[in-house]
Amino acid sequence: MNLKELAHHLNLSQTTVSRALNGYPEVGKATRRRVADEANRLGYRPNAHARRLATGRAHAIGYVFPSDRTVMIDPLFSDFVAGAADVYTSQGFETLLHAGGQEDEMSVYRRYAEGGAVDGVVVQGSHIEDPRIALLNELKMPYIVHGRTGDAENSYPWLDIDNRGAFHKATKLLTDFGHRRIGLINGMESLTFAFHRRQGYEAALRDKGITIDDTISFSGLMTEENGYRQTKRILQLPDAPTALLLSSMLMVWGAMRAANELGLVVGKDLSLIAHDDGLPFLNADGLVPALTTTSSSIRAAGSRVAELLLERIENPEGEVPHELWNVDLIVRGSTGPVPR
Amino acid sequence: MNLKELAHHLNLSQTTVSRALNGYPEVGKATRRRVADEANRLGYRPNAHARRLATGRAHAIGYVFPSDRTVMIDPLFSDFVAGAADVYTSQGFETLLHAGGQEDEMSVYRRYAEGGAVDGVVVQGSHIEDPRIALLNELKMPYIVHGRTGDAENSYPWLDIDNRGAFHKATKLLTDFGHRRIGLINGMESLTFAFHRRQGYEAALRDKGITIDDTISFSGLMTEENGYRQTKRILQLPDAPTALLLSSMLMVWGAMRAANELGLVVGKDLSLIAHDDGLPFLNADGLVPALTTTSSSIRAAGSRVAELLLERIENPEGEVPHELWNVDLIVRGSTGPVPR
DNA sequence: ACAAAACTTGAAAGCGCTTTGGATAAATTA
DNA sequence: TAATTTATCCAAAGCGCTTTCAAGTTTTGT
Repeated sequence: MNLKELAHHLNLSQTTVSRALNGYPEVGKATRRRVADEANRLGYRPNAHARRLATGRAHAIGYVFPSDRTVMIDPLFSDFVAGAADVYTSQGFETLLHAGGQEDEMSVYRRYAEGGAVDGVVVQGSHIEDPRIALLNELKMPYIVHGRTGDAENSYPWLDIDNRGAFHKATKLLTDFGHRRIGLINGMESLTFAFHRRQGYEAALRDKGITIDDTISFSGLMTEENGYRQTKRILQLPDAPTALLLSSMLMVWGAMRAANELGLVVGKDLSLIAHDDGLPFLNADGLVPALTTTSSSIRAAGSRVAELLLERIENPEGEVPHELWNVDLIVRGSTGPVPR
Repeated sequence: MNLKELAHHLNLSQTTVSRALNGYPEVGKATRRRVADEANRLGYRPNAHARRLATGRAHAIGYVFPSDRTVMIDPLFSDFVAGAADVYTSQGFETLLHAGGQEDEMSVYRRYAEGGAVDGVVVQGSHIEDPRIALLNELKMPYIVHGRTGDAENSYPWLDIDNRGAFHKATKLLTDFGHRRIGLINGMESLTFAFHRRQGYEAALRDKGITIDDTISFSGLMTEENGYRQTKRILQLPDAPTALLLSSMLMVWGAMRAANELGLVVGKDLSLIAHDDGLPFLNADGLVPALTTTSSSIRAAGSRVAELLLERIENPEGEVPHELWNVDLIVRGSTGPVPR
C-alpha cells in the first residue's frame, strides 16, 4: 500500500493525501478525516526512504563508536545511548549505530555527511585532542559533544558533567576528614572526563598544600581487574593512602576485594569514593558499606544530549548550547575520618 | 556532488558511472578505472536514501529493545549488539536501534516492515510465549531469534546457547562434589534462557534423586543487589545450601558479599558457579577465588546472529538456521567438595 | 570478408514521496 | 452584481539513484 494506491482508493490526488497525512493546512476538514481514517484502515505506512529522499532529511541520528576497542568495552556508552534512543524514538527519529569495521571513525562521519545518512551525530568519548570537532564543522554536520575537548569551550556545542568539581568536592571531603594521602584510580586520561577528574583531585590537594604523588594514582581501563590490582598495589606501598578515589563503580568491587584481602575495613581503615554513573545493575546505596559517591546519571545525560541535538538540527543558527551539570556528592558509609 | 554531476564531469551517462561504481561487469576496464579515480578525487558519495529507494533494499538491520524497562537495563544486550554492529558495518549495513517511546514493540516491527525501513531484524530477549515470531512471519520480515521460544524449534530461525546443558553440567559438577543442597539464583524465568537454565538445574538434581526445593531458588532481575539479597536470604535458611548457581556475573559480587558477611569462605564453605557472558569489564578468572563458570561469549553470539541474518536476507529460501552452541564449564577455585 | 557474438555505452523509466505553481469553486467585499 | 479573497484540490516536477531496453562498436568464427 503506497501513496498512489491510497490516493486512488480515496479518489484524491497524492498531493492532497500527503498533505492531509502530514498536517498541512490547505486540506478540507472532512477530507482530512476521511484520509486519516482510510489510511488507518488500510494500514498505510509511508516509505521511509522515499520520504527522506524527497525531504532531504534523514530523520536519523548517528552514533559512531570509537574504533578503539579499549574504549568501547565500556557499558557506560550503552546506557548513554539507551537514554538517547528513547528521545529519538519519540520524536520519530531513528538511531543509527556504527561500530567496528575497517572504516575509520572519521570517514564514517564523512560518509554520513556526504551521503545524507543522518541529520546529526553525537560525539562521545571525547578526548582533549579531538579531531572530530574540526571535521564535523567542516562537514557542516550538526553535532553535539558529550563531554568536552581541548578546544575553546564556547566554540562548539557540548554537554558535560562537572567532573572537575565532582572530584574536587570528593577530595575535599577526604581532606576535611583529615586524610592527606589520597590515591586516585582513574579512567584513561586521554579522555577528557578522566583528565578533568584528575584536575579536580589535584586542585583540592593543592588547596591543602598536599604534594601530589604519582605513585598513588593510576590511569587506565575501568575494569574490575584494574580496580583490584591498582588498589592492591597502592595500598601496599610504604606510605599507603588512607583514602581512594575511583572513577567508576566497575572498579569498586575490585577495590573492595583488595581492601578485604589486606585486612582493611572500608569506611574505617580505608575511605572510598567512587563516581557513580547510575548503571542500573550496580547500586551504590545497596553496597556494604554503602558507598560515598559522586553521582550523575549517564542515562539522563544521554537523553538531554539527544534533545539538544534535535533542537540544533531544527534550528542550526540557534544559540550553541553549553551545559555543565553539577554532580552531587552523596556521602554514605564508605568514607570517614582518617584512622588512627 | 551527485551521480549526475559526476557523470557530467566524466562525459559519461549516469548509467555507466553507476555501473562502474557498483562493480557491474558491462563496463570497460579503462572506463571503470577512470570513474573510480574521479569519484575518489571528487569525494563522491552516493546518497543512501536514493539508493535504497531505487533498490528497495534498506541495507539496514533493526534491533528493537523490549519496551519493558526491566529487561532492557541489561548490559548484556549492549554487548550482544556491539558484536553484531561490527558485522553489519563491514558488510555495508546500518544498525538501527529502537528503544522506548510510546510505540510498542509490535507496531515498530509493523512500521519497519511496511515502510521498508530495514531488511531484517534480530529478536532478542526471547520469551517462551513470544508473539513476535508470528508477527514477523506474517510480515514476511527476515529475522533471527537469539535464544528460543516455545514454538516448534524447526519452525523458525534461531541461535541459542545450550543453557539447559550448561546448568545441567554445572549442577552435576556440584552433585559430583557431594553437594545435595544447591540453590539457584536465576534471571527472570519468563525469558527462555532462564527457563532453560532452571530445567538443566532441575534435571541434574533429579538425576541424583534430589528433591527440588523452591525456597532455595530465585528468579528476577540480574543485579548486584538481587545477588546479595537472595544469597543472604537463602544462606540463612534453616537447611541452607552448600552451593549456589548464579545466572549472571553481575550477581556474583552481591553473592560474594553476602557469603563474606555470613563468614563463609567461597570455594570452601560455599561453592559458587556463575554463568559468564564474557562481559569485558568483569573477568571471572581474575576474581578471588577464581570463579567456576559456564562461559559463552555473548558478543560472539551477537556476531554470529548477524552473519546468519545477512545470509537469510541474501537467500530467504535457504535452509532455516538452527544453531545450538555448546557452553563450556570452566572449573576454577570457587567450587569444591561439600564442607564437613 | 561477412555474419554472429561479445563488449560498451546511453536514454529513459521508475522507486514513493514532497512540494511548487496553478486551477476551480465557494465565500467575501465593495 | 462584479471583483477579490479564501479554501480546496490537483498535475507535474523533482529528490538521486538503479535498471531495463536498445543501440553502437569491436571481436570472433568460418
